[in-house]
Amino acid sequence: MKPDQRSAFDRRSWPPEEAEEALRAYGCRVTQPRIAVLQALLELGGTVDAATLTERAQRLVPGIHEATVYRTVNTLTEVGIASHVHAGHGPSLVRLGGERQLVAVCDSCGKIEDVPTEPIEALVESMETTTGFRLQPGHFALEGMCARCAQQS
Amino acid sequence: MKPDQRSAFDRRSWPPEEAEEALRAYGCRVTQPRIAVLQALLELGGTVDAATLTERAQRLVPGIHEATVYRTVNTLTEVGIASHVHAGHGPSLVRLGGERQLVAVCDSCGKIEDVPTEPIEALVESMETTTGFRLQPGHFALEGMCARCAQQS
DNA sequence: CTTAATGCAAACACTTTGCACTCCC
DNA sequence: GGGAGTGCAAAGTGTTTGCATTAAG
Repeated sequence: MKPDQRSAFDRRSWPPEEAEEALRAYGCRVTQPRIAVLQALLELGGTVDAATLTERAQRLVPGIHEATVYRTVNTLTEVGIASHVHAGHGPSLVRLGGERQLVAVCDSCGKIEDVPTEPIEALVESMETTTGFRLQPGHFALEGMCARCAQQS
Repeated sequence: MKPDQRSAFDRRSWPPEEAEEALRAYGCRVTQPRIAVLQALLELGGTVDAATLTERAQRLVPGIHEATVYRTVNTLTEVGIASHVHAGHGPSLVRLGGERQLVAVCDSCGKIEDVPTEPIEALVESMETTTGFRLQPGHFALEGMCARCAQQS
């Protein structure tokens, strides 16, 4: 699988037809399991872990195997249809669209939230100028306590 | 093991005697393996993964087992002598001192850098006021490309 | 001498991989 | 029909746990 051209990486909406087109343009085959994973991602509509995604995809294509979901997610990521986020301890997360989105995971209850990206821009710039480190903000999850859990403590 | 009182959580320097004192104050025994892990952390002097730490500790106490290192790290964290950081894909990291320190991991070469904490404060406040999410900045690693790798690409 | 802490091995959670079979193009 | 993609099982990481034994206090 070789890169073809950068797909519109920051789209959140990937109508199945366009996603399939993107796969083909990348030289990939459009298979039942891949369609199922795409559809599952659309239905779930957010940032999810592999287990959740597998469960959902299996409703659509019963036989689909966990390993296939992992492989599919990697493929979709390469093609630029999806991206994955490393969340602290737990499993990593997947979502439709690119890496511009920011995710926050609650250490206490595990809740996954999409959060606005603007506030981190200053940090990105600051780190780039002071240390030369080029932060990829969408590639890792922010951790802490969600509003609800923070209130309880 | 019950909390006694909050140890000076943000110290980086933990002379062995003081660390042992802190352990005792917490109701923990001061054992050879624990001394070895503490000493190894001191010698390594930064933010390290369990494998590195184990290897180093084994030089001091040859028989020391990996599982013991994990348990010791957890104990030291509870006591407030050490803290751990979740780094994206790889293993989690440990260091002497508290969670106020920020760590950046290069996705490309794996380099672990301590970075200044001030720039993230604005993000913490911004997230707290806009979404209620209380970020714990020292608890996860920032990811991206280190200066060297960023230059090469 | 009491019981926390260790060593060991086994289990654990998450992810990847080798291989034979399938089914997309 | 040829090869990318799949299912399956097995291995690979990183970390935790149960249990008999050791050693700190």
